[in-house]
Amino acid sequence: MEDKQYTIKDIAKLCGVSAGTVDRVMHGRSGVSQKSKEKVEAILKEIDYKPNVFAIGLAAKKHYNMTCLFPEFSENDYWSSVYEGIKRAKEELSQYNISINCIHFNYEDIDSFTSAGKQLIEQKPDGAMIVPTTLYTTLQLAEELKNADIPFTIIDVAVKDAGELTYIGQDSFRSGYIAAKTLLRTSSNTEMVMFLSDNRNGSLEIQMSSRREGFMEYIRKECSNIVVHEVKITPETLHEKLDKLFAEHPNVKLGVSFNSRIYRVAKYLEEKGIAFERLIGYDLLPQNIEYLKRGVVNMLIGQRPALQSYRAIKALADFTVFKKQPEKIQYMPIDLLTADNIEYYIEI
Amino acid sequence: MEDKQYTIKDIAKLCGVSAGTVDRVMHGRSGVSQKSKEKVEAILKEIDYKPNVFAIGLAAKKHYNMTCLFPEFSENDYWSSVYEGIKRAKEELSQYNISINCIHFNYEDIDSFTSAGKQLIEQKPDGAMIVPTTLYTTLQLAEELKNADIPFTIIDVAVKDAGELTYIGQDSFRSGYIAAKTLLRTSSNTEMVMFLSDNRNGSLEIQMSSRREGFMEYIRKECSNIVVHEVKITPETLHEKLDKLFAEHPNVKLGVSFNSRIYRVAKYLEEKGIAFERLIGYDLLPQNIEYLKRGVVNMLIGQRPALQSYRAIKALADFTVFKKQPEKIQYMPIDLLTADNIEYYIEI
DNA sequence: AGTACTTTCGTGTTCGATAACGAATCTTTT
DNA sequence: AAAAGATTCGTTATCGAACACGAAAGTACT
Repeated sequence: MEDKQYTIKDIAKLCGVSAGTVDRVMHGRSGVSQKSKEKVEAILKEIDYKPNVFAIGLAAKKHYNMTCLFPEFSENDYWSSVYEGIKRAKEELSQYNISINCIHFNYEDIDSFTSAGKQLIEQKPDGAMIVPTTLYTTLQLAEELKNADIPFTIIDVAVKDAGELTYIGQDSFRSGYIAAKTLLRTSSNTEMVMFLSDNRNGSLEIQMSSRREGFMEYIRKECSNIVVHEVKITPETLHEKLDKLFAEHPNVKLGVSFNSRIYRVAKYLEEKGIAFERLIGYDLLPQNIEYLKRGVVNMLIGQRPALQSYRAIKALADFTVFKKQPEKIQYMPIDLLTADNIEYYIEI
Repeated sequence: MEDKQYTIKDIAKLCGVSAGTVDRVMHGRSGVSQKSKEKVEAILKEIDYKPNVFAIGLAAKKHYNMTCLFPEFSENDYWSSVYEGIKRAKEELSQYNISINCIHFNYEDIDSFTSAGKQLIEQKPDGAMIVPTTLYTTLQLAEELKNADIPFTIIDVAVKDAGELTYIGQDSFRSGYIAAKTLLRTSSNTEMVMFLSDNRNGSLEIQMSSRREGFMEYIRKECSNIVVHEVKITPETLHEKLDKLFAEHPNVKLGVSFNSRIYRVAKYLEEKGIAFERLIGYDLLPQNIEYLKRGVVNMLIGQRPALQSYRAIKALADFTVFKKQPEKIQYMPIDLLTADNIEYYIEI
């Protein structure tokens, strides 16, 4: 039961060597004979040795530094929530000699991501949290991080095999599937519209497309007869494109957006007096919540951005400071918010 | 900016005394002259001294022990979720020389709570997590804990002014209000039924009654014309009481239960072929979820039992080991689960 | 002034992991 | 076989807080 807390000296005694040698073995440092090494490793495997974190922390007079790479933000947008989580982690970790700083990039401009990435590498932090953009540039940065031996966590958008310490975010495919289910399950409509963002450089593509794939999967499986109109919009082209859409298809009453800017569509619909049967979007921006409460938007899918960044930094700290291996993937819940429960929603 | 991490020696130097004296002042130990004390206190106030947690942890060779007092449980009931949270905290905190053990009591039997409380006090733990029963007995135990100088957190049910370190749980009144809103808002029915538990000793009363108060508050404000039938049931009397209810009021189509055993009512309704317009209950027991998916229950209100106990123990550890003052109240979100989103719900 | 006693406070050791230092042992070279 | 060099590994100081120990300073009383 009471598995004794072994110290390094206990182990040394068990092995018939000194504490220094045990330490060398544990850290893979050189200067240990094969024989000693094997003996120590055998004992280490046998007992479940958990080093005293306090002693480690005290001995390592080191000051750790984590850097967060994520899009520049303004008040109340999605990325400001991410920043909230960072602030919380910062406060909590300052006592462990961990400081956190941020580098921002412009989500619309891949070059800014690349140069922000360079800046990140130059800082040589002890850990990094990054929000991906396109697959290629993200993998490129990931490669550089690995070369520089900087552990990193990815949040928000899953990137396959980037060598990250952990991914923290939603299962985008699944959330798209749920969006479709909620939108289409009990509706008799035969057409719907997908509001897509019209990015020149396609930087958001990974996440948006896997949400869309999940969405289409449901359609393929459950209601393959539905007609999907895709409209690519930017803030500038929104009016024109939607005017055209409703001129051509006046009966569309179902809509979904895979980005966080459903409020722009909602604004248009409200202004034009167009009532949708159902309209679903992502993320709990205050503007989105406003339209949800007013009934223009029917459902918002939340993905806990603040929790994501908080967890990401905690995972980095666990790994670098406390030598714990975090879970490879930490999926966030897929929160479904409606006018009913939005008031009582708390992101923890 | 870079506010230097002061050590006790830095402070000693600043004050012109030794580290020992500074330590004595900080811990309020005796043996310090008024003059020295004032000087040290002045400096301490001036700089924002945060002692090194690692050094504290290392120096304190103490082994901490927390005790959790909560109802005995069987597989898949509400309290088993509470236990899950405890297990998680246990794992996480074992490295800090914190061990956790549990004492259970029978929720139906107040005497067992009292004797479990005595046992708890005898153990003299460094912290305790308790689930209240009746107001009187809970306050009694709280008093004893205070006398024994054992910090404690209360979960699940708020108890006013018990002297707890922190309360972690839902705002029951509010959740009752939401239940009413969801049940009654868009319904044209004029009568409904409240399924109440028929406890001899009334041990659950605090929570259930504040949920009910919140529920009635909504009725008073928004639909005072509705007729509420109250039925007090136990597993034994359920059939008889409900038979009687539906004989007298065949048109009841709305129902709410404030405890976690809505599945018993659902089972009855399904067997009798009675279809409710809406049926709302509490807690995500597997049985409840089953009836939610089948459409017999329309909504379940989740209160994150595992997160509650996890947080409660973490708060105790923060306080006793890391000398941090936790928030006095930590409200849990009021999760609203329906057939739509139950599948994607994750309790974090 | 000297003894007895209390108050005040500095010093030294402890906690466990870490890594620099240098001693001891083993290997290679001339 | 001796010297030089390389490998292996034990010893020790360090990190910052805590607290016991006992030294120094202060007070009281004969």
